[in-house]
Amino acid sequence: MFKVSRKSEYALIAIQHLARRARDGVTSVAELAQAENIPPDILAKVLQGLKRAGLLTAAKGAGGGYRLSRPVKEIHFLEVVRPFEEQLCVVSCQNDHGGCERGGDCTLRDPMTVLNAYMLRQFADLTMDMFLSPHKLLHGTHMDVAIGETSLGRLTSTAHPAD
Amino acid sequence: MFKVSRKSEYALIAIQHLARRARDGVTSVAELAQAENIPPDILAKVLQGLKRAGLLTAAKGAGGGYRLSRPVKEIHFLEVVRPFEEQLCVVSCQNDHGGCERGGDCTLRDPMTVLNAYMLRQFADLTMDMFLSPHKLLHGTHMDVAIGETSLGRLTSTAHPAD
DNA sequence: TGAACTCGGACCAAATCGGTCCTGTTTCAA
DNA sequence: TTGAAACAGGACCGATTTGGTCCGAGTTCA
Ligand code: SF4
Ligand code: SF4
Repeated sequence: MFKVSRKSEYALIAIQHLARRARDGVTSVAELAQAENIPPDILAKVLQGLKRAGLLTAAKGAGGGYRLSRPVKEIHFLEVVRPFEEQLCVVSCQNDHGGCERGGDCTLRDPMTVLNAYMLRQFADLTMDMFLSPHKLLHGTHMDVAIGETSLGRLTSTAHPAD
Repeated sequence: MFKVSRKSEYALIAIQHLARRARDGVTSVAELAQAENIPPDILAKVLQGLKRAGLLTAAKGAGGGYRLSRPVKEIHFLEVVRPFEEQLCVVSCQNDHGGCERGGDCTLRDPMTVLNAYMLRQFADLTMDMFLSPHKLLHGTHMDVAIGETSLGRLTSTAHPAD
């Protein structure tokens, strides 16, 4: 239920790649596609999308290519993914355009609204530098405790690292 | 990217409905379909799936129908949804069967594994009684702090409520 | 017996998705 | 000046998934 689209994966990989090569130059689509083993045509679309989102800067002409327009630490996960995920919501009715035919009498709507807000908040804090080293992803956020413990309820009493 | 399927929504609604009518009797598909305005045929499939998952008990024959086989507080969100979501993972490679062609050299795999584990943990604690009153969903779990604060990073230093 | 149920496979149309192709347009460099 | 290199983006296509329908078979109670 929460699988990201293939384009989103390509986008994340591309950001990773460009972040690692923090050289002053730019990287072309063909170059990046070959290095990461991604179909060039579709990667072109993905990079276009990222550029439109303001994450990349394009240099046309010979010797051109793409470049991160921001330090990787300031690029958020949701920004990278959003251009390729038409709806970032748990249920259709959360989306702006239209929604669902069953309007107010849906008993699922309110709980789902809460869930939706919760999930977006979880992802809002993720920055792409965490994806360069899973270590950061684990310990740079609250995820360490979330994964390590059986329940977040214990988090409140985690202050003491007794045995 | 994390929208649940329509069948899952029907399943959640059905559980809600059956939980509210905690009468000793059973509810037939037709009855439930009409009450909740769901296509009867597809609702039948959904209830079958829930029964196979052990959440419902079926009574065949005239006057038959479905009944919750457990108190609603002991039914978890993931249990309800799982029969209708083929993959509960962020990326294909997390799934058991097959996965992705790009094996170990994918720089996205490790971070995604962490994300996946994190998300599953978040949902693991949700029980269906929370869906009956959004109030519970907000305050019965850690979601209150998650939604209320600007970042969960503050959670670790929340022990002292000093301004 | 027969009506009211559950059970479950077969089937279908629409939407989505991943991917390809093909035609501009811009820019730099020989 | 010329042309190759690169981005820009629309059109298209096949495979998969999804939501939904239909129908026949078993089961139980009145
Ligand atoms: S109104 Fe109810 S059925 Fe419709 S999309 Fe929202 S939660 Fe789902
Ligand atoms: S291996 Fe990489 S590209 Fe393949 S599904 Fe996993 S994260 Fe995505």
